[in-house]
Amino acid sequence: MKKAATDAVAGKARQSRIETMEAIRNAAISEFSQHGFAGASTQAIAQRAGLTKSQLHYYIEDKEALYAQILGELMQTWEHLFEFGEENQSPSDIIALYIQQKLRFALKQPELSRIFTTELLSGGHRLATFWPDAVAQTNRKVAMIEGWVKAGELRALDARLLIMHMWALTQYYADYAIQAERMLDASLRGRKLQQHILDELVTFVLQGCGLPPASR
Amino acid sequence: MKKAATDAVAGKARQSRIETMEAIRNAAISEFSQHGFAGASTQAIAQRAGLTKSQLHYYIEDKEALYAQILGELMQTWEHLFEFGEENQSPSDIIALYIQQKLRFALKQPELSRIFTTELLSGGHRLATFWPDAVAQTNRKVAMIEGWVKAGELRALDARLLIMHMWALTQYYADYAIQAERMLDASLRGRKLQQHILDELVTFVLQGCGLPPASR
Amino acid sequence: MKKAATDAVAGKARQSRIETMEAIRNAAISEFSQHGFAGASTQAIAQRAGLTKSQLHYYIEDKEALYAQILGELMQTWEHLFEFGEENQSPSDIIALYIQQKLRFALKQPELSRIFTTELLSGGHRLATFWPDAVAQTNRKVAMIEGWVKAGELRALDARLLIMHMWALTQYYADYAIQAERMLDASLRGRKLQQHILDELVTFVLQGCGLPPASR
Amino acid sequence: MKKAATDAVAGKARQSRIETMEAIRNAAISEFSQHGFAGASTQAIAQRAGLTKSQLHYYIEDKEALYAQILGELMQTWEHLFEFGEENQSPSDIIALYIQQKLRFALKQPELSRIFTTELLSGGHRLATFWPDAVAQTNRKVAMIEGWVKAGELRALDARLLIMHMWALTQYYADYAIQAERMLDASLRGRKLQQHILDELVTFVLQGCGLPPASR
DNA sequence: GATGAATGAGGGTTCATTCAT
DNA sequence: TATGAATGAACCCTCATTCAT
Repeated sequence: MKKAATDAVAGKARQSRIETMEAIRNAAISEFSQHGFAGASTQAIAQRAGLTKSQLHYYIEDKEALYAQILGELMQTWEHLFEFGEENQSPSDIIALYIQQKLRFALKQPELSRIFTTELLSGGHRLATFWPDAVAQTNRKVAMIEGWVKAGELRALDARLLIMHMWALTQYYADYAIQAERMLDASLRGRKLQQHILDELVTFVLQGCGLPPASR
Repeated sequence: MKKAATDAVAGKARQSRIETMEAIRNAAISEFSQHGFAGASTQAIAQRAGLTKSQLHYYIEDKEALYAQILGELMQTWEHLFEFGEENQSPSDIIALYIQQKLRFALKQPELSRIFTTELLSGGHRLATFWPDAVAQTNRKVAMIEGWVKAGELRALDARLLIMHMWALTQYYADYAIQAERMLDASLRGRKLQQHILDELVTFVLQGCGLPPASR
Repeated sequence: MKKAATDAVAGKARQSRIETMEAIRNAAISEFSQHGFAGASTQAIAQRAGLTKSQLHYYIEDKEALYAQILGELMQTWEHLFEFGEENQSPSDIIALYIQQKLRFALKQPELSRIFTTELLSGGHRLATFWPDAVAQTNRKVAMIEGWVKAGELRALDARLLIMHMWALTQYYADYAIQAERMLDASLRGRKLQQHILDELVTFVLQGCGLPPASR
Repeated sequence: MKKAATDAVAGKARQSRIETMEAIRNAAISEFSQHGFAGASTQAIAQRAGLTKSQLHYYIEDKEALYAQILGELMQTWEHLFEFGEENQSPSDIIALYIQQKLRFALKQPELSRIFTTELLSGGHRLATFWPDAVAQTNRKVAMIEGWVKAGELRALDARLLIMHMWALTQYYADYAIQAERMLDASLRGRKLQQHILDELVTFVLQGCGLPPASR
């Protein structure tokens, strides 16, 4: 009872290996982000990718491996993307840039972003490998912020909490997109709305830290 | 097949119906919050509650019904708990109180709080009934905040986004408790840490809005 | 999760043992006639009788025993009721009376009548005890009919088949009541329709046998 | 858990899809006709077909779908098979042919025929779709018969009842095959017995209607 | 590369029945 | 008598995966 080829690429005839892998990746991201690792089914992933279960298992090793790969890529991307800027920038600019990057990613790839959340909710065991680097990165950020505070550029505050709060404010737009759209009665895909959110967010955070506006 | 009576209440012999229902509720909250509706298994819930699957189904109607009940109770609790205070309070006090209530709940019942998140992540279909009230409540809050802005008590800002951001900042401590504990290298259960977080959060938000400190 | 007392006798307070047994009997007849022995559930029977499953098992020994009792009573009733009349009656009268009795029973107690059918459909193993008597009774009827044939009162025909056909024609109104009602676009409960069916049936059979009309 | 490959096709190794589907169909017909939809178990069907339950579910979608398919095919077959003949045939020939067709089917495929009966006994809900056509077909027959009555070719009788009675007389040989074999003390498979039954039946009905013998 | 088939465990749920109270 | 609880098997069905072709 095959149930494939109904979604994405039905009837498209022969696909290249790369295209197929891409389709699987996207399907997996959707399913995992909706139902978490335990709740996602390979059947559903296969279907979304336009494959049969048999075909899917030809391309992947394991449900676990597929998940691990996606999660790993996400963590790596995030690590590179969310590093604080160079020392010669102003605190306001660094923070504004961080928020912009983080928010942009959440809005552009909400499903992928949510996978981190479902993983954490389900215990985060599969993140074990990534914690050391994440903590190190946070420590670097903390050091930088505390430097600003010592230099009097920032009011006295808990740097670690500030980082977490910026994270929370931006990640919100991925995890709670549904809620946000209900409350705003609008789709988060709109360019103008996205800019508005960014502006409000940056202003809010900078003022919350006692910082002047960013340079642009 | 017998895999019960190993966890919570092992060997306790004979429990009252109320105690059993309580055990089931707690077990269900844990499992649902970890794996979402689809990923949670009645087997695991039963085991956690110290019951067999058959026994569990003596007490509940359905997996779906069990979930619905928990979700429903949560939504009702939240609606009552997170209403803004009376008009005769100052904006700072109202906001500070809201943050306090929301944060306290997230820290005291993180698993229950997370159920809302998993539900939303998996599409939020089972929240359909609750949206109208939630939107109405948000509208009331928006109206209040916009009143403050008009009265010059608050800087000009998007009231709706402010509400969502406060929500994000507090909910964070439930959803990302694991991440937070890693970053802080401390348990969120500590009284003193909780107070510290609250203080930082309130200060951050009030300042972000351009409001004076709350009265206590 | 009790599910009793919703149907028949809800809230009626205390019932006598006899009334309860009666309720169980009726419930069982309904369920068994609809779903057969295998398909009927004690849960459904209990519910229909306004009892819990526990209560039901207080009154009955077994699902099997309950079924056996009902089936046994039916067979006994039928054996007495469908015996051919005395020798001094005319063939036409005997046949007309038999058809009348059989039809009346089918129309008055269709559910009970159908239990025989479901039993037969499912293999008839539980009828083993009753076959000898049934065959004997048939033999008596056959002998009688063949007597009539020999006496020239009836055209030459297969007596055994005639008996089976009369059986089929009357049992039809129990087994296929639903079909009949669809085709007639009327309820079989109507007195006038019942008389009409009886008249048509008797005429049809008597003429089919080459017999004169019955005396009344 | 392995209980397969013991019945029908044991050891046959590798079967084609078509053969397997055929085996499933036959197994399902047997089980459904014996126990009805509710009482039949997929386990039993699988076993009869020489499959495991898992294998069975590879080939079918659902218990319900399997049942629906069989029932649907039956209804379609019947509709085509039991239409009355052309107008230029004599009433006797048309009736004789109808009885022949219906009886032949009942004797050749008693289990399949019985599925209609169990369905009706259990409420007939799954026949909803088929009633309109069935009623229409009956109406066509009624019109034809009433034409004969008006033309004086047939004695005055209730055409609708006549149709139902012919139906009852023939269906009997499927539903009550077990009873019939007991009473006749012979298997209904015998060619000669089948012909004898047909002859008796046709004579009985034609005479019951006051019609002359059929032309062959 | 791709497909049909198989596999065994486990999914949620209901079954008939029994046991204490 | 009645009731709440328990029991273990069986219900229909889906799971992730493997194996031949």
